Amino acid sequence: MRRDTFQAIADPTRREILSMLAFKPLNVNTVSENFDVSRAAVYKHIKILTECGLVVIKQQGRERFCEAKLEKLNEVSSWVEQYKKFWEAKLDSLEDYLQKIQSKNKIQTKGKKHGRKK
Amino acid sequence: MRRDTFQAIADPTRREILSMLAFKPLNVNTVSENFDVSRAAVYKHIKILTECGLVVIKQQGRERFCEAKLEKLNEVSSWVEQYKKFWEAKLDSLEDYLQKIQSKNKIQTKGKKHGRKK
DNA sequence: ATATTATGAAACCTTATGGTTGCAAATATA
DNA sequence: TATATTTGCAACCATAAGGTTTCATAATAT
Repeated sequence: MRRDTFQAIADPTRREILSMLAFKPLNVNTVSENFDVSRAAVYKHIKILTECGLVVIKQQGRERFCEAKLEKLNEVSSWVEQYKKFWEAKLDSLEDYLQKIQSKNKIQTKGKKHGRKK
Repeated sequence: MRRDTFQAIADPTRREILSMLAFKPLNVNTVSENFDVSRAAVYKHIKILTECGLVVIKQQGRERFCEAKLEKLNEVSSWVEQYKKFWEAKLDSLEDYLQKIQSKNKIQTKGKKHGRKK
């Protein structure tokens, strides 16, 4: 199954888990106590978070402490950042930008099914 | 069903659609021609994107042009930004930050199932 | 030694997701 | 007018996702 940062943070429960762990590492039970769903459900979320590197688990006796690796969010951050100019720039300068960028636009605009020339 | 920006960008095809539309509005067929899946599948993705405001559709004759509303990504941006200090700050200043933040930490740490006092 | 706690994982269920094909309607073109 | 194109949507399908209960195991506490 697909398992990447974007998908991991798509679930609101997982985002909450991350925000909880941002403050300090917590063991699995403590995390689950802060949610209405079962421990098993929370455990599954934590597992997904570990599978894509957003959480690392460290055993300590019978407990396992979950630690957030928020630097993994960098992937999301840089993806979003590239579009920030589209909503932060003034409209006129944005238009300039768009005109420049369109000259190197590589998107195929016609022809997949009917091979028509534009 | 849940329909929010985080979920919308969780799918790689939808992220590609957005990056395509960032350059200029395209009609539904043109977008779908750039993917291997069927037009109907791409249409569904576009529909999801419109449902959460990341894309707006403007009719023009029989064609419908899809326009990216990238400012909607602001929601994702600000969520990620709040954690940026965790991977950008130097470690020692981060520790200072963590100590400050822990004093106002409201996370319940015990007691959901057994009501034990810490 | 026995009971309790913390955890991982299996089995199962329901719904969401992402895909397909096919058809109908509206617009554009020969 | 007859044909092409562009689109939306329905019906259907397989699998993923998110949840549950239950059980086994290892570590700790009594």
